[in-house]
Amino acid sequence: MSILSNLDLIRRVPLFSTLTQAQAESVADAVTKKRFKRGECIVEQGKKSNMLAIVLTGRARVVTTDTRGREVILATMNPGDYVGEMSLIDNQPHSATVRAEIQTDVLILGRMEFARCLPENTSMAYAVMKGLVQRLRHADRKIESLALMDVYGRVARALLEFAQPDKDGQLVIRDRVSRQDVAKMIGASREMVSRVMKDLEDRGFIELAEDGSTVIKDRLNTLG
Amino acid sequence: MSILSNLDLIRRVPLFSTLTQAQAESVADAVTKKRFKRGECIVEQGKKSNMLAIVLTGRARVVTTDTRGREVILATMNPGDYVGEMSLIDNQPHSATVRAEIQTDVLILGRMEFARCLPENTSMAYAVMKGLVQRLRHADRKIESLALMDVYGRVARALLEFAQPDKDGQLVIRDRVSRQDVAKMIGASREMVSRVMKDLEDRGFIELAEDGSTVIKDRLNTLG
DNA sequence: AGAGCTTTGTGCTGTGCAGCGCAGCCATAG
DNA sequence: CTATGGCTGCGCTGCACAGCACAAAGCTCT
Repeated sequence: MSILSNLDLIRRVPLFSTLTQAQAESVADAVTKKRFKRGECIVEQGKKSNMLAIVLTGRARVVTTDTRGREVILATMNPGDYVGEMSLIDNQPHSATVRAEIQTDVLILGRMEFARCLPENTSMAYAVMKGLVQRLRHADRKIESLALMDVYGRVARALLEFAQPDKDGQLVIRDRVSRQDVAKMIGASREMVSRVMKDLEDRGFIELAEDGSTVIKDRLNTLG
Repeated sequence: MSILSNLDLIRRVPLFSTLTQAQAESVADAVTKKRFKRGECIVEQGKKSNMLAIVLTGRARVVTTDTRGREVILATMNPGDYVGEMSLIDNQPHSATVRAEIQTDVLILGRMEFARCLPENTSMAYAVMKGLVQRLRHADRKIESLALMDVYGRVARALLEFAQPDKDGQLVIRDRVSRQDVAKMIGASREMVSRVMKDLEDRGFIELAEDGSTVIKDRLNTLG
């Protein structure tokens, strides 16, 4: 574990950035830190955990599974992101499972503390709303692509979504993304994603480097 | 138009149910009523309208359109539902178009008034959050079905979603839903929805009455 | 350094589903 | 009553995609 105090940790979380010193200290007392190993569930679909879980380090993925065990990846949570607030807000069971993708440290805030924070601090309530709106926009875009686009278009969109401009202004995907995971994100088969990405490379839309990073050419926008 | 005053109207909107008398009166002064004819846009994708629109009577549909003009129906708004709050919260353009399906009366609340209501009335902020969470859950379910289920399953789910129990405890869809619209909601072709529904009827999963209503048999749950 | 897992490339086959084209069929309007 | 336009039901064709089966690589843990 790190040597940082709870208060230090809280000060690094965007969600809490507008808390007064007194509020932050109060939250710091209420909060616990928990470490999840790769593959462990942070929250489970269908259950209530009555807590807000804020990712400090590592990465987690939000998934739903159907009866036959097939999986959809709804979102990926990175440091600063949080889960569980939906369940806290409407008091319903979690609608998805969140699983640690790699070793992940999480800050846990109980229902009571969360409920106390919201009315006490308007801008935190505002931040929570903004977060929900952002996710909703993202979900709507995803529905649109699933309903209207073919696998080519969806792969292209997914790649553009991961990509970030590097120093040369070029769009690059740093971390290696497995084709298997891309498939689960866009609702396609692993094999098809493989074929499509190979084709995109052949046609010069993307370039795969040896270190695992992917360079996105501007022309890809045509497809996404 | 109706003879009800703005204040009377506001008192009928769930979102405003927790306002004090003084707050409600203040909102009543700020609010305007507007009538949209069938097919007119209440809000337009890509634009900002800086207002909250609350459906009083009629029905509206939330849609996105791709470059080729194909449409997805993201949601249907009934009296009491509202749109535009996402744009007010994160100050971004609307991510979808809302079009009146039939003649629809709407109550309009400006950005300023909305922004003033939220901090003044915690339980209204809470209601807005709950609304967002509900939509997000719905969207996630939709993504799941688009990614994992075939058209059969998606039609079944859509039917179950529309259905409401009648006096005999039987699941029934009162209003006639066009197969065309079902198709746009589940991302399938009109023809396929036709074929699937015919098949569901042949196999006794649903019963179509002459008056346009649809009776859902319990067994349909097996597919959805 | 192996053992063993997870991730990939690729060919092949079967099929779910879209997308014509057309012919009925209500509605609402004039 | 006759148009005009939106909803349907079908049959047919072709293609996009899933899913299997296998052979190769990479990773990770002990």
